[in-house]
Amino acid sequence: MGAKKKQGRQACCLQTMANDSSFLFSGIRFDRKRFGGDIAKFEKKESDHALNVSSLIEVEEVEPVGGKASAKKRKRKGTVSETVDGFNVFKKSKSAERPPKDGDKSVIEPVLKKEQNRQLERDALFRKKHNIHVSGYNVPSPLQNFNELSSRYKCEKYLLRNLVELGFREPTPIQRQAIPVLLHDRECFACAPTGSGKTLAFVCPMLMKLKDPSKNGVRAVVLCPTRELSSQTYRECKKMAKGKKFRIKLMTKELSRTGDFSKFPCDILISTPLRLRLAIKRKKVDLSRVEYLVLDESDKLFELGLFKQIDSIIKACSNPSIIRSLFSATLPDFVEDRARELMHDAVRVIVGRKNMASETIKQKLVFTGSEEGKLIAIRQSFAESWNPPVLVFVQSKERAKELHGELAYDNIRVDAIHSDLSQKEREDAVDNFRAGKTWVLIATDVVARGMDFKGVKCVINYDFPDSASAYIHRIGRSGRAGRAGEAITFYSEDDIPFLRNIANLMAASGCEVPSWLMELPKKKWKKHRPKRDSISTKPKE
DNA sequence: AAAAAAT
Repeated sequence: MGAKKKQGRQACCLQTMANDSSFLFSGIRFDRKRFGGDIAKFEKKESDHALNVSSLIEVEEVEPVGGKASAKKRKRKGTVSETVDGFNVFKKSKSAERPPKDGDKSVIEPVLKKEQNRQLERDALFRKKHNIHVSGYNVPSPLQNFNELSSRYKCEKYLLRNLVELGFREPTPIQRQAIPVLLHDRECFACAPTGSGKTLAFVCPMLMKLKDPSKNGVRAVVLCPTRELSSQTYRECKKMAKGKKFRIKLMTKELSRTGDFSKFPCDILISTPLRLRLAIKRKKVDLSRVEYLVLDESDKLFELGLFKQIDSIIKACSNPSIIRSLFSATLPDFVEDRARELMHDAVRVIVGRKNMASETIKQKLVFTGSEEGKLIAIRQSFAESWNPPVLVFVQSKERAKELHGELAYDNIRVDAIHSDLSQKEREDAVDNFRAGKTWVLIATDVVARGMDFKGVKCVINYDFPDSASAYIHRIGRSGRAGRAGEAITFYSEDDIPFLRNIANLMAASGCEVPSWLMELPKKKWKKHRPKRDSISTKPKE
């Protein structure tokens, strides 16, 4: 009995590994005699899904390396850490722990088997071509094009029409893989660079899954870390749903206070965590029928402080068949750990490498000596290459106000955004920046994530970012959708200890980094960032 | 450590 259990688990591991493209070609020995029963059972189950091809069978076919060698190989190969991580995901996953039982002795048709193998091989090559890394058991084939949405998944006309009208021609890598995963009702955590189309990757399957508007209460929830981002996601969502009468609602202050969702039918609800939690507490919204939950910028949402709120929302979504998904450009290990506790049978989709800056951004470092030097440097930078609209990030609200005051005298249209402003002022700041009325927007990290300011060509980190992920997200406001972007990061004496972290990111995303930088000692981000001198040059009274 | 997230 015990032996049988062990066999099963082993089969399961192999399967997980075989799903990763790197494993398909590195080869794993699979003892068909021992696990034959398992395979047969899997194959039978999978034949119900026309598009899901069992990977177990594949394993036997590609078999040049000895069984023990495969473990060693795993340690050596570059892509491996991901695979090993991915494997761990399923070690904890309950359904993956439940391997098929012995006993089914049915024989598989050799022809079918061959075809399945070919499909798997095609998928692996295709993923490799688009730099998509997956782990998880039985990952659905990636999309070749958007037309497959209708040929494979019977997507309705309105959605295809909207895709064309909005200018989506070719799916991006994250869309190619995450959309089929979600359409197969699989939970998913996805990591892809900034500006690579993550929003569409979860909105599109969401609309397809919901099919039609209904009066069954809230059926889909999207959570975002800031109001600006939720309102942006709301707009994208409405654009994609054009032609269908879905009731899509943005959780505004008003709605969270007085809105009674049992009275307004609502299919899709987009909110920040606290507002939604407030509505739940006041029993204004019932999430027990939610079929689809998206945590956008999930690593931010999983940060301490926000996590507690998320947790209560996740619990309120009590529908057992709910499909949850996590999206972000950065996916630290602690988020994956928490995600594992949360999700079952999830597929992990990574485009490029985890926690990487977008490769379309030209990144520069500028030494400014002291705080005062920064003000000179930013003016100089404007004089040298005036490339508006420019987004300037500072460390705190106070500093945003100060810098705003300084630059306001310079005859440039400058504005600031931070959380001390009223909702209206924040909205106006974003709208004016988008409309080109504001040339330079000074911001705290409130708009560092997810915001899509299409025209932004240049991001200036006036204050050094607080973390690698803050850097990645900030500079990711430029260079979106494959366009070129520029990022300039100022650093003063005080920032030098943390410079190496940024240098590494720059080098990893293909930017030239002076060699002395790479020789700096490695140092972890400090909790206590240096206290910065005031920006203001005006004499103090 | 700051920012954001409710009123």
